[in-house]
Amino acid sequence: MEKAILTIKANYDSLTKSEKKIADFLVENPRDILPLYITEFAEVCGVSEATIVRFARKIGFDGYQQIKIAIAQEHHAHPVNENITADDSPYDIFGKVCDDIYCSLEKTQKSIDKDELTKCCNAILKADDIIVLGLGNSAPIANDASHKMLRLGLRAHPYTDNHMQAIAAAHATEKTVVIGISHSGASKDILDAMHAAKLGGAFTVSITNFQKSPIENVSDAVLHTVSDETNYRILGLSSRIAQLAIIDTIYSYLVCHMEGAGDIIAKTEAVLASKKCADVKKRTKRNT
Amino acid sequence: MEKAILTIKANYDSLTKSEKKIADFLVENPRDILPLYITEFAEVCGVSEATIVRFARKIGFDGYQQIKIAIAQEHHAHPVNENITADDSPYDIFGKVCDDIYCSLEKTQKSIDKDELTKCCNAILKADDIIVLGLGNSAPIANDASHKMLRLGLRAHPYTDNHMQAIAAAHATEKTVVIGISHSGASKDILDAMHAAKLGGAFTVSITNFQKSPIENVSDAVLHTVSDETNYRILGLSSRIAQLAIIDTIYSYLVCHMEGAGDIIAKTEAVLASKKCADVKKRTKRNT
DNA sequence: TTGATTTTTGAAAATCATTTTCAAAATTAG
DNA sequence: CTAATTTTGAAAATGATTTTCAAAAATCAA
Repeated sequence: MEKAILTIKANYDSLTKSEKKIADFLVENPRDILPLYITEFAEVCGVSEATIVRFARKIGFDGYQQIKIAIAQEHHAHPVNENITADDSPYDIFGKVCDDIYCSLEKTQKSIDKDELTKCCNAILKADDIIVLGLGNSAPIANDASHKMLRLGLRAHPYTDNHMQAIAAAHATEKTVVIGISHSGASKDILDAMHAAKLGGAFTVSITNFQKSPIENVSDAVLHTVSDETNYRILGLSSRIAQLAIIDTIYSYLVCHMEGAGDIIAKTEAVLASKKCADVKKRTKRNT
Repeated sequence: MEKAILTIKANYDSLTKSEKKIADFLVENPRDILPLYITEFAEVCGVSEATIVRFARKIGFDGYQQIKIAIAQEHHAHPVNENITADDSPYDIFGKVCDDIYCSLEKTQKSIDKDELTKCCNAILKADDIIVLGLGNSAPIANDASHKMLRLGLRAHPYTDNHMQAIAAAHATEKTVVIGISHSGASKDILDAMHAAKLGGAFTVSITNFQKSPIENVSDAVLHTVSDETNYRILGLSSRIAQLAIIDTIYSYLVCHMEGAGDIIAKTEAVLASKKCADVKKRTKRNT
């Protein structure tokens, strides 16, 4: 993703002054090149056409057309906020739901803090036990997260009941990582539990959709999702997907960095095989 | 999404014979136009350049370049199967996870059966009660689905315990819709429960990732997700997102077609407001 | 600093892609 | 079957892109 723009950034230092003008423009407003002819684009950048062609070649494209096509492919405009109406067929709705998800993931990718993410992954990797908290809409996310970690043999537990959350948090130690999932970042019970866990010395991580929400005060690392749901779609449909993408990221990181992850996964798969129909066991080792 | 190609399909009948040649080519292999000059494209389609320009205008573009840019934006190539390695930073992994999700959603959108989806939405809309079944990896999805429906005031219940599933299914009636979620489509307990529910006369829906899996034999409607996870990523990371997209589609459809959905949602929001921190209640009515 | 060398740059020319024109071919209507 | 209309592509015209080349700028050596 973003191959052309990434290449431009990667080779930025080897560019000449005029070429940097072009690079700056493209990195800032990649989409603006799309409707322009080379002549117009040259004028906008304040360089000659020849320089643009040389620039395109340097970045690895055949010419102006090719770089434009590449940028068009990377910076496809996903229709934003196309509201779902009663006239839409279920299939139409599916398309719009997907568009919302694309939108949300792209924005989350742009805004997520790389260092917080890294901090978080490493804390989990080193933790003795992991507590995942979520209520209501976020409860399934908490379950999903801990389920994945459990499959890797980690001591991960979901708590989706505010009493249990309080109890679990009260017994957290310095070796505990607590992951609090809250779309609004303001669920009282989650905040209380996170606070209690911090008192016990735990490392606390929050996954939330709102900047400067109360949960940040009790979090050692904050992972922000971004989504702009409108109207009745207040349920955080697409922000929830972004939360899952974060969970998957952590899971994948763990798989890559845990010793013997392959064997552990195989073990999990093996015990689950007996839960499936006989004729399918052979066909696939995939589960549930 | 897919605006250009959609417009082509919509106006197909008003196209001339030569123009249809172009339309056919584009609908079949939209991406193939990208590296071609109008001359080459004309040859590939077996028409003259003039016809192509006329075609572009007819569809609503200024010319060949513009239609090409539009198609490039729609048919962006998301990198497929870029494997995650130990060298990737968590941020890199996030990008790859997102790519997998894009891929999976696009493929699911292409392959999902519109009629099954519609059948399914309408059955749920008319149901007296809805039972959602999932185990392991699919349990959180089942919880999420029933949670959403519950917020709309529907009698929806998740069962993620094989005994409870059996009991719930045994009491299903003609007015019951049972939604079985299984990545492999082969979970024994889910199959048993679906079968029992069918005997009771229930309408059964399955959400699964595999074609021709056993669950289809006990399903009145089958909704297929598509994903190609590789290596250790066998856990159905991205197929699960596609499952959620289906859930969101059903939810959105229900919101649009249920009487008084707005009021019902408001009621749900109202009761949840007290679960949040005081200072946030004003800022946002969003929850959890 | 100065002059020599190399690199960078844009104006203009050359090339090539796109668009327009127009007459022939095909289709449709009468 | 003929006339009117539509569709089509070859060729011309246009104009976008690329190349060339000499001037300008930057770098280097003394």
